[in-house]
Amino acid sequence: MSTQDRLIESTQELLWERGYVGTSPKAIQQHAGAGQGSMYHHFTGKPDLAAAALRRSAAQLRAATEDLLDGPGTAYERIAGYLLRQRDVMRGCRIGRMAQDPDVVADPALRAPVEETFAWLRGRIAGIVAEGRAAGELADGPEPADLAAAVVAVVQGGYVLARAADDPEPFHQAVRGALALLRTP
Amino acid sequence: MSTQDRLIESTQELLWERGYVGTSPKAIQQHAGAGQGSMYHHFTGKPDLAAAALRRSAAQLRAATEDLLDGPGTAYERIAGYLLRQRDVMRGCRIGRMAQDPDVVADPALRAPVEETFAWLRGRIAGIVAEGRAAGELADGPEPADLAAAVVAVVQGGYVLARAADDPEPFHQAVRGALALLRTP
DNA sequence: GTCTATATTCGGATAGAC
DNA sequence: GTCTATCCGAATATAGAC
Repeated sequence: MSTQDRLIESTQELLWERGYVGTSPKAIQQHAGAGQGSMYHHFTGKPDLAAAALRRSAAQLRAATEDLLDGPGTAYERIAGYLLRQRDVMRGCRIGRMAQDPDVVADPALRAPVEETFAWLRGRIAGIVAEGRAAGELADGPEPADLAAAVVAVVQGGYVLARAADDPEPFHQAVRGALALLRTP
Repeated sequence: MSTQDRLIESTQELLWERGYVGTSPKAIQQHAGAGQGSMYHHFTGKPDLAAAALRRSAAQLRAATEDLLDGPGTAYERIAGYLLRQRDVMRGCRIGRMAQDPDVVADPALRAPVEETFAWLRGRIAGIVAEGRAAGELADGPEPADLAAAVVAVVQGGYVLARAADDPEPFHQAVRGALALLRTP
């Protein structure tokens, strides 16, 4: 793997773990085994490198989630597949985490991958809800967009509850609660 | 207001806006109009001051929420009251935000107010669900604890979606979605 | 492309005068 | 209680040699 790739990958890791403010160029260089000159040769600075890392994380997350949501099964099964997907609950979402950082939200180049990821995800799930209703698999209920936002929010909020409790259980509770409600109608 | 109080209040503000890593002692002193000597006289350092600020934020948040949840109305109405409560959506939750910060989660004195707030909130909402079912106001469904976790997660996750989109609308969508599901059975 | 040297400001705190 | 002085390392780069 090239030095450039190692820098990006290290930044992905550190952004996930420590956030944008908490991630220093020096820490990235050490994690990547690269010198300063190397980093500043390939990237103009921390924001540039972080933007590359976030774009890559967003692309990876989307590709993996697309596989899940485009798979076989009823609308309910595919949404349940998303909610029940294997996750490292205590680490949380490497994209959703960035939404808390004011420096990320304030920089369009940093916020764009975050915004696009969630816009896509909410839209995709809303589409599945609409398909499921058209096919008679899902009962009528809230607007597809509202339901989709609730589903995604349960996951993102579930991470908050789990980290607050220092225990993954509240995440799983929230998912079970959401699934039961989706199933009821 | 005493200098000590101004320091705590300034820290509450800055923690909410910038997080723990993003909040420096100097920024707190300037916001509070206090000198360094003053701050280090009243508190042993940044962690000590942050702990005091978080305890106060947790107490305030809990008192305000208690008012809402203990009010009159059916179980559904009180939970809806919590979900629909007036909020500054783009600022997010000053307690939930802290769960993302590894330095907060790693320090028991800092994590305790966060953990306790959510433990109380989930428990209180679960209790309302149980009461509502006993009174025949709410249909059967998921475990009260699961439903409560989902409700709280929708709010915390709704903030993430809103900040990612730079628009409060996804928060409101998620709340509408959750309310519609709560209502259906 | 990568290395080392250098620069500036900030973060987080201690010491001691008033 | 508050102020000023001082300290040391980290954060975020730039410059120029190899």
